[in-house]
Amino acid sequence: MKHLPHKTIERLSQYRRALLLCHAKGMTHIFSHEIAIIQHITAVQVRRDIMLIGYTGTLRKGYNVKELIDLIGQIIDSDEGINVCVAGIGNLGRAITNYFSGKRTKLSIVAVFDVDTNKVGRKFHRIDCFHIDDIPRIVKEKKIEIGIITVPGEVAQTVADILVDAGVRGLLNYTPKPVNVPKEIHLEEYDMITSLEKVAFFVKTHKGE
Amino acid sequence: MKHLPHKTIERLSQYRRALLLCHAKGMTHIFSHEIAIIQHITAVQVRRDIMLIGYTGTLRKGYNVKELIDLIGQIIDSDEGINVCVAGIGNLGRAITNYFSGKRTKLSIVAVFDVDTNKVGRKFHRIDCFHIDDIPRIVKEKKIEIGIITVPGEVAQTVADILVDAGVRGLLNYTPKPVNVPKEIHLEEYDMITSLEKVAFFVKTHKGE
DNA sequence: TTCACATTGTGAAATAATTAACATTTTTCT
DNA sequence: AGAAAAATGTTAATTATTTCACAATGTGAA
Repeated sequence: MKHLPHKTIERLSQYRRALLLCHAKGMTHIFSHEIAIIQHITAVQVRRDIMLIGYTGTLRKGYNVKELIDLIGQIIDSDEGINVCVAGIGNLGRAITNYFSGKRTKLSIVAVFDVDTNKVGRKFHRIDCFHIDDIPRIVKEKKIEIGIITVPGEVAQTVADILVDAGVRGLLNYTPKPVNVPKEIHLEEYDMITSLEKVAFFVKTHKGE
Repeated sequence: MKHLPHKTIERLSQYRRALLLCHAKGMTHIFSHEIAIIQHITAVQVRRDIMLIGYTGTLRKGYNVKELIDLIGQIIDSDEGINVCVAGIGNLGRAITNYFSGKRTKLSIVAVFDVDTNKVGRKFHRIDCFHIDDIPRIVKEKKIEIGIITVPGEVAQTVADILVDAGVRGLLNYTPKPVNVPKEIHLEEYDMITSLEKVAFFVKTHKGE
């Protein structure tokens, strides 16, 4: 397989979640337009994404739900699984840890970090909380490959640097402050304030239509 | 002004935040490449975005920080300000409420909603918490135009429907479940699980390079 | 069997976003 | 004064993404 577009990767992740629900309900097959409605996108886009990963549905019956789930898994999951850590266990860090606790088998949050001595040593959703200073040691010990940054914005860069030095290869930054990392580190920035300002802009813009 | 690209709107929001910090530090002017480094994008892109909103910098001195902040405000803010509510005051809802409490003048979170009777009646970051059933009344009373959905995924659609019926015109959905809304409602979906799976994919893909 | 239909798969066209290239302008240096 | 340097502003080219349009094909009804 050549290069899958970023947008396709995102949608595949979403298709899989939708398909897992369908599978749980006992559906064996699904049409492109059914997936499209769930994701509120077009059926063509669904078909094209599925085409890109080389899967082929059955005419008149659509796609085999189970097969498609498995294939998406082969594409986006690692065989061995990936260990993840969360730096900053405030509300946001807890929300994310909570989302993942127990669920995904291929992506596991195996450590959380904070500076607050009331938190260090405790468990959050069954995951041990260590001090930020222990990042280098724990990342190596637990073979952590991805770091999620949920600390206050002011220290986002500092924590990002520590994580990169410790050896993670991907970072997800949920703070409003962009961070700089070496280009070989995959970085996703995920800024909630921007998303709200964007909605506000379009709400304003469409006023009176 | 014709149509600003979605991506430009997002970046303008981010430029403004960066510029506010620069302004606080006493900088009066800034070059496109300085903004670019902060946001880790290219200087051309910064200049193009600024061109699109019709602002013009001074050659050799760059852009006037204060003027640019104000102009971006004129573009993306509403004159009167916009009232926002948060539905679901778990960890994620609290994280978002916390981000906004006090900060932005044009966007104010004026109510939060939950079903938990231990939460209803309390305040979160100085904002009253009401029962989900009160959404129709409170949205009208407080002239709320945007709803942020941070309830569990299973009830995301239900809550979205209530908010839309109550009269909000924009929705921000932070649950992993896509929701359907009438096309006149501006919807942004913001899926954390997808973002993590995307990082994992690229980490896997670039293994051994 | 034959027809109508629903559905997939995909090349080609259209649209959106980014990047390159460069003319222009102001400042500074000599 | 003239040349060099450092920026901006903008057109054009490129790349990425989405949508259109339609051929192909299996299914069920007549």
